[in-house]
Amino acid sequence: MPELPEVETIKRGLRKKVKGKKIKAVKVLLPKMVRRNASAKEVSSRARGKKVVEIKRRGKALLFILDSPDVLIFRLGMTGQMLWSNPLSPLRKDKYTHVIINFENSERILFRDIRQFGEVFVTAECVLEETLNMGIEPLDKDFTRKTLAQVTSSPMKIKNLLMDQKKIAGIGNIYADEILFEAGIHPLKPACVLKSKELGMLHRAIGSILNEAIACKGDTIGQYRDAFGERGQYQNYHRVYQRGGDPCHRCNTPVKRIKLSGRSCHFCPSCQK
DNA sequence: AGTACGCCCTGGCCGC
DNA sequence: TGCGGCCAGGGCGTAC
Repeated sequence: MPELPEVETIKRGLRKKVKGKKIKAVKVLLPKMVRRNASAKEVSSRARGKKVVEIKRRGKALLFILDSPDVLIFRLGMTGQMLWSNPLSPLRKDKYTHVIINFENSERILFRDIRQFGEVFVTAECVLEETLNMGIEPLDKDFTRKTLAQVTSSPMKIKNLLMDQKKIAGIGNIYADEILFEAGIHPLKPACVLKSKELGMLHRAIGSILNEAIACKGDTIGQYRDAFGERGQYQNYHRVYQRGGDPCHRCNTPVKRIKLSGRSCHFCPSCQK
């Protein structure tokens, strides 16, 4: 499931290939993947003939900045993939390929999404931030201990807060569990009771876990692949995620698995207080 | 404002 | 072999 490290990996791969290239056409094969206020026709017409001046990431969203006032945005949901397709090989689309970006030099990007939880849309760059409505970027320089302290002044359970995209952008279920283990913080703890030392541990863990996962090129427990169809490696380094019942790497206590807001949640009941 | 829950959706897995 | 039932969960909408 593409979270920040996976989308960052895809972004870096696609940037090398299509930055500066001109879009010939955007074909939307499954119109329902276009949500918000734009129609499939609108997405195609606003992207056609535009050059991709930059590819960025905001939280879990992938942004194609066009040489127009617009940005073409993909959210990958649970099973979304953005696959670069070599212009020299035949087009390999299947029933899960919902959008195709064709470039003038015959390169293409295929948006595949088995479970159709992803979406594509276009918006003007000047209203991008208010459209996305996301919180702070956890790998930005201005994500300091102080800004973390500001967003954690809430009675929400700390795990729910970490996954709240309006508070911090890009963290999903896997990395929330891993970050909280690394920080030694219990997932059900109300955010606002965290002490200064715990906030320091949390701040440090957010940076170290996300950067470690980016270095692994993401986490492939299911459908995730990078822009070139390659798997990530972070799944080999899970501390707690999907390790319910297995011994904690630090203290051998069995990792606990509970349900939290309908999601699975893994933690060490001994290391995380 | 927070939380709980249903919805969207499909492949994979389990039990019979 | 096949089929029903359940599970995974990001983000959104709704009810409390």
